[in-house]
This record gives sequence, structure tokens and C-alpha cells, in this order.
Amino acid sequence: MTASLDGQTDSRFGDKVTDLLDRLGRTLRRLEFDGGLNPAHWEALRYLARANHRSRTPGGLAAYLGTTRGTVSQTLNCLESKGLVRKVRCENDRRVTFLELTDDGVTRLADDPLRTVEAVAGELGDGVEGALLDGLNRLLRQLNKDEACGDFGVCEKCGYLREERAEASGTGDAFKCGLTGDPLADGDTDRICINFKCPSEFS
Amino acid sequence: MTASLDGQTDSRFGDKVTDLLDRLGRTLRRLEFDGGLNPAHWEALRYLARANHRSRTPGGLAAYLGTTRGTVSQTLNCLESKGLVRKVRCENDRRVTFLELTDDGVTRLADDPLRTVEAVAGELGDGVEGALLDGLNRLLRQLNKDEACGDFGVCEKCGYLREERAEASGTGDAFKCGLTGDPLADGDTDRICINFKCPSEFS
DNA sequence: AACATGTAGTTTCGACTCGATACTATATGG
DNA sequence: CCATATAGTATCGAGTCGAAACTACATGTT
Repeated sequence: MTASLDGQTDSRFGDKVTDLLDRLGRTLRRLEFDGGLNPAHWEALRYLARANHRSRTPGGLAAYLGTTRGTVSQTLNCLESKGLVRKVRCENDRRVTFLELTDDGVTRLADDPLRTVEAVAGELGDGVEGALLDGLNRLLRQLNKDEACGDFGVCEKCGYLREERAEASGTGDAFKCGLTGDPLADGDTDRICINFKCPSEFS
Repeated sequence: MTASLDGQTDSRFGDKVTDLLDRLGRTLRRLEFDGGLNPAHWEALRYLARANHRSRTPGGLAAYLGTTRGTVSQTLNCLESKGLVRKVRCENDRRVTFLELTDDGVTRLADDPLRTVEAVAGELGDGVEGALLDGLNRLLRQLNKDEACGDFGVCEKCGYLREERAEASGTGDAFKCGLTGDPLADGDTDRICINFKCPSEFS
């Protein structure tokens, strides 16, 4: 499909990228274990720190991680017993449970082993940066293309975002979600949402 | 440390790379599960296909994966019971066990989910390639810097590599390992070795 | 109001990982 | 011959992971 001079080059390149990602993955995984929690735990904590209120539910986490609600339920039990996560029953719809990081959870997340990567990546010379981001991005997009894997963007860039028009207006910069009708709370506009839909995807 | 105009840029960049790697990792992990085996199984099969004879042992695999021999032992039991791997007792040193992929193992490996990545990576446009490899490489090296994590290079590039000088010489292009003294078998020169040492590292 | 259907979350099961610890068998060097 | 080191295994406990069965609760239909 791709224009390529000899085919050999392309295949070698693919090999190398795959090998590097493989090893990088192992390295990150080990970093996470060394951080005292297993990968699933770190992923859950990270998600809860970055998702908006509406999306901080067992189901939301399961969708984000691409796993089952059953699996997530167990992980959450574990995190709850470690005192890193708290469950709060929803008043309106008593089937749903909202999740929150406890203070301990927030503290723990400050020691996220993945922060090491941030630091290291920040030290890469210029020139590589753009291409690295671009390459990773395209790789990720291609790999997820077939699957019905949601984008999980932030509300700010979501097609459902509406400006709140409350009667007692006051300060006018409040937003709500056009899908659920819920007003967006403090800082939720740049948090991950389970219902995210890219504006360009509306028919 | 790095020259940077405002500091903001670097931190944003680190964030993005980390996030992408995180998501990419999850994607690959899921691909592996979907392939019918778990990540540890795939990693073992891949290693056995790429390591030289001397390195295809439980201990070698453990060192490569950076895990314990105990853990590897269980994984191997599992792979053996699935008929993908065979154990062969070493005649010279009866403590060691050599590992081989069975025919089924080789067949299975042909369906390695990571091959998808190879294909996708091969389709990335030129221009990105060099920078992507470079960036990933440096990232990996930096992250593994502190740890005494071996390089696991191939014999061909190893400082221990010696030309075999057998009396009944015949064809002269045989090699042996200067560390163990073992002659290198068919194709082992471009296989991963557990004793790999970069020529530049010799004192 | 009554019932069907759908959705959120939990529980339990079986196969497996992972590290830690204790163990067996075999080398090797004094 | 004995001490010590090395290769691999067995077992334990905490946890993942998916599948399937199950409990609550909501909502739409008649």
C-alpha cells in the first residue's frame, strides 16, 4: 500500500518499532510494579484523577480500560480496602456508584511511576519531539481503528458541550452536557468524559 | 537540564508522550489477550524464537523478562501443558534445562498480535521513521539507565565473539563464544544472548 | 398499576500472574 | 570431602482477567 523503494526497509522499520514498544512496555510495567501497586491499580487511580464526575463510575472505568465491569469491580474492592478510593451511591439513580480518590489516593498518585517517563521524555532534544508525538499518535489511531474504542476526549472539545443558560444567570461561563443535561462542575470541562463525541462525528 | 524556552513546553510534551505510551501499552496488551494467550506467554514465545541455544533456559528467560525464576517456571509449566514449549535436560550440566518451541509453538507465534504493529508501523510515512526510532530508543535507554538491565544484544555484535579455529578447519566461517567456549550453532550469531556484552564495554 | 426489558454493579469460578520463601539437585573450588 | 554457589521447582497469598449468574433499580409499554 505504502510507497516503498524495496519493501525491506519498511519491514525492518516495523520490526524495530515493535521491538522497542515491546521493551518499553515491559519497562513501564516493571516501573509500575516497583511503585508498589500493580498496573491495573495505577490505571484506575489515573483515570479517577482525570475523569469528570459523571464518568467516575465502575462502568466508566471498565469502558475506558476496555475490560469488563466484573473485573473492575474486583479491582475497586481492592483499592477501596487499601483506602485509596471511596464509593458514593448516586441519589438520583440508585443503580450507579460514583467513585472518588481519597486523600491517600491523591497522595499515592503523586508517586505515579509514570511521572519518571514524563521527566525523561521532557529531556529529549528538540527536533525529535514533534515526530515522536506524531508517530505514536498515528500508531495508536491505526491500531484502534477497527475497534469501537471510544476516544474519551475532554468535555471542552466535545460536541455535546452547551453553554448553561440559567435564569439567575450571574457569571455566564458555566457549561452543561447536552447529552445528559447535567451541569459541568468545577474543572470538569477539561476532564475525560465517557460520553465524549467529537464535533465532527455528528451526522 | 535541557535548554528549553519556557519550561511549559517540555512538561506538556512529557505529559503527552507518557499518555500516548500509556494508551499504546493498554492497546498492545489487549491485542495480546485477544490473541488467545496472555502477555507473559507471548513474551516467552517471542524470546524463545529469538534467543540462541545457550540462552533458551528458564534462567535466561527470567533475566530477559526481569522477573524471578519462580515466576518463569510456572509460566513454562503452563506453556508446556499447552504443548507450545518443550524442555530438554542439558547433558553436560544436569542442572540446566534447555527450552525449545514445539511445532505448535512456532505455528502459534506466526499469529503474534504484535505483528499487527509491525504492519501498521511500516505504513507510517517517511520522515517520521528516524525520529520515532530515535525517540523511543533514547527513552528506553534513559529509563533503564539506573537498573543493571542487560542489553541482550545478538552474538554478532558481542565482544565475546571469536572465530572458531578448529584443527580440521574446512569452511572457515564458524564462530564460537569467547566466554563459554561453546561453538555457535546454525544461525545463532544473530540471536539474542544472555551473556551479551558490548565490545565498547570491555575495560 | 403491572410487566417486560434494559442497565449498573456485584459475586463467584477457574486459569493464570507475580514475588517471596523454602526446597532439591547438581557443580565447583578449596 | 565439604562448603558454597547455581539452576530449577513447589507452594503460598494477593491479585488479574473474563465469563456467567445474580441483585437492584429504571424505564417504557400496554
